[in-house]
Amino acid sequence: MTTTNGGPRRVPAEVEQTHGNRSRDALRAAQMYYLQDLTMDAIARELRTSRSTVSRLLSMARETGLVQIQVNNPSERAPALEQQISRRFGVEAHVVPVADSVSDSEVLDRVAIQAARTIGPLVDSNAIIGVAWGSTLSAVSHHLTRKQTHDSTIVQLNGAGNTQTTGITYASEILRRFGQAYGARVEQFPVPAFFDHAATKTAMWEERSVRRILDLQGRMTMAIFGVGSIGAGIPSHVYSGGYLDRADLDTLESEEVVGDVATMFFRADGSYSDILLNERSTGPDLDDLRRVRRRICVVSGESKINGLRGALAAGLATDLILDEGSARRLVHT
Amino acid sequence: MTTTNGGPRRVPAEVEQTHGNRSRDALRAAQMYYLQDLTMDAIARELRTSRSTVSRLLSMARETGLVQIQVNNPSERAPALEQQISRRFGVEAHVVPVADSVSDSEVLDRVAIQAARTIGPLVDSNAIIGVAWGSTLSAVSHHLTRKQTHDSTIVQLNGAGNTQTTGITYASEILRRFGQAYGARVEQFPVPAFFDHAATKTAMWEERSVRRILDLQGRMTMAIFGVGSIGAGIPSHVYSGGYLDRADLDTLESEEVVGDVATMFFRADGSYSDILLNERSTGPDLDDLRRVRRRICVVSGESKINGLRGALAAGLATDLILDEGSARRLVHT
DNA sequence: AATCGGATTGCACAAACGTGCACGGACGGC
DNA sequence: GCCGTCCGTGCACGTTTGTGCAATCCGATT
Repeated sequence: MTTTNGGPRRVPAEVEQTHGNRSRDALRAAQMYYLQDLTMDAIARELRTSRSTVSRLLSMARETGLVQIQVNNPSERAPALEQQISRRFGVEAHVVPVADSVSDSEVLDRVAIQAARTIGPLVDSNAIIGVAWGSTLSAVSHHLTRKQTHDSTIVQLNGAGNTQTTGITYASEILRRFGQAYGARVEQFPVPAFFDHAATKTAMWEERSVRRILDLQGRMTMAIFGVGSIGAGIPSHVYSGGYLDRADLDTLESEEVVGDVATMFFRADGSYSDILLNERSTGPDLDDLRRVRRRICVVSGESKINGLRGALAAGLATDLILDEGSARRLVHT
Repeated sequence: MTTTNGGPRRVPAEVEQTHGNRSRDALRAAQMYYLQDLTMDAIARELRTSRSTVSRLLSMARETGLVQIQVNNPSERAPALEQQISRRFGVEAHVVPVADSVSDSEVLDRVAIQAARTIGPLVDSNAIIGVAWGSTLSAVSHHLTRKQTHDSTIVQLNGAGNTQTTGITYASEILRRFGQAYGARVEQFPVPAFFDHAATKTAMWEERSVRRILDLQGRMTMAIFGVGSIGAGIPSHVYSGGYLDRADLDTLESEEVVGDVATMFFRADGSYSDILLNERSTGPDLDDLRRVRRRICVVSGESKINGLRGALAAGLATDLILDEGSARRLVHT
C-alpha cells in the first residue's frame, strides 16, 4: 500500500519512488479496468485519485504496452479475402477493413495503425529487425506500441541519402521510433540510396563500417518494408524525391521494372537478377532478403498494386498487411 | 455445440449467411475499433448500421474471445507482493488488486473475473482440464471468456453428491460453463463427495465407468480449484453443506487438518498421507494431483488463509490467483 | 393465411469517458 | 532566496459509449 493519506502528495523519497508509484498504479488500474471491468470512477476511488487521472493512467498503460489488445480471426473462418491471398501468393495476409469511401491518406493512416499493432506481438527479444524507409514505413512508425525487449537491434535496410537532401533525418526518424518502441539499439546505414557508380558501391562494401551493417542485415530475424510501384497513380518517394534522374527512370522502364522493395527493383514476373540499377542501389540483395525468416510487407493504396504483384512474385514477403481495396484488386484480376 | 438432434436448428444456408455476416461484421468492427482506433460512430457508418449495433457487435466480439485483452506485468518489475509469494512458496502468483474497503462478496467476484481472464490464455487445444467445485469455482465459471479449442475435455475433479441434495446440478453447472466457454467435452463424476465406507470407494474405483474418469484425471494437463479452510471465518461449502457430519468434523480437528482441495484434506505442514477421511473422499489423490503440469489455485478472502498455507506447503499449486488482502497476509506473517 | 415467438434493430437517455485548461507543488538556475 | 519551468492534478465540458424499450423482421407453426 503506497498511498499518501488524504493530504497533499509528500513522497520525500526519490523520483524513483514517484515514477514507480505511477507505473504501479497504471498496472493496478489496468488490471481493474480490463480484467475486472470496474469503471474508471470506481478505480479512482480505490486509488484515491481522480477519474481523469485514471483515464490517463490507462492510456499510459496502453501506450507502454502494459495492456495488449489482440484481435484474433483464428483458423476457424479467416475472411475469404485473406484465405484467397494466402493460397494464391503463399503469404500470410492481414486485410485491413476500410470502406471504399475514405480518402487515400486516411487509408494509409489506418493501415499503418493496424500494421503497427500487428507487428508488435511478433517482435521478440534478441531480434534483429531490418526496417526500410518511405511514406508507408513512416506512417507505421508513428503508431508503434511500446514493447520491452532485450538485446534487440533495429537496422536500416537501405541508404537514404540523395542528391538534394541527405534524406537521413527522415529515415533516421523512422528508425528512432522503432528503436524507442521496442527498446532496441538502432543501427543506421549512412550511405546514399544509390551510388552514382557501381564501382563505388563495390569499394564501400569492403569498408569495415559498412560490413558491420551488412553483417547485421545478414542476421536479420525480421524485415519490415513497403513497396514502391512504377506506373499507375502517384509515384512513390523513390521515384519523385530526387533519388533517380531522368536517365535512370528511362532505364527502369525499358527493363520493365514494376516496383521496388528497399530500393531494389524487380519485374512483374518477380525477376530481378539482371537489373542494372540494383548494382548501384544500397538495398539488400533480394536473394539475401528472402532468407529472412519473417518478412513483413505493408501496402496501402491501389496504386501500389503493380509493385506489390511483382514483390509477391519474387517471394519477398512472408506476411502482407494491406487495405481491403487493394486486397480485393489483388485477387479479382 | 451439443444440441439434441431434431432440435430447431436448421441452418439452411440462410442462417449460415446471416450468422456469418454477423460474426464477420463483429470481426471487422473489432479490428476497426481496437486496431484502428475508430469511434463506434465511424464504424457504424462504414458498416451501414447503427452505432448501437456496433456497440453490441463489439461486446459480442469480446465475449466470444474474438478480442483478447491481456495485461502484462512482465519480468521487469512484477509487484513486490507477487515476487515475494513466488519466492517463498514457489508458485506463480497473480495478485488481484482490491482495496480493503470492499465487501467480501465483491472481492470474490472480482477475483473470479480476473481469474477467468487469467486462465483463458492458458487453455490450449487437446487439453484435459480438471475442475473442482465450490463457491469460488462457481464464481469463476460465471466469467469465463469464450475461446475455441479442439478436442479439449473438462473433467470433474471430485464427486459432489451429499446426504441432503445431490449437489450435482450445482457442480455440473460449473462444468457446463467451462465446457461451453472452451468448446470442450464435459465429463462428470457421478459419485458422492464422500463415501460412508472406504470399502465402497475401493469397490467403485474398480468400476469401469469410474475408471474412465480416473484415467482422464490421470492425464490432466491442467487443474483448477479453490481451497477450503477450517478454523477462522466462514466455513466453506464442504464444511457446512451437509457433506460431513459432526463426527467427521471432530476427526478432522483431532487430526489437525487445516483445509482441503477438491475434498482432499491436509495439515498445516502440507502432510496428508494418513488422514482418514481422505480414504472416503472422491477427490484426486494429492500425489497424483501434484503431477499435473499446471495447477491453478484461486483464493478469495482472508478466511481461507489457513487452508491456503497448507495447500502451498503441500505443493498443490503451480499458479495462485488471490486477492491483495490475502496476499498481504500470506507474506506478512 | 394468420399468428406467434425469438432475434435484431434504432432510438433516446443516462452513464462513462477523454481532454483543454488553470492551478499548485517540485526542481533547478541565478 | 527568488523566479521560471516542468509535471502532475482536478475540474468542467463535450464526446463517446452502454442499455432499456418499443418497433420490426423473419422463420415456424397451426
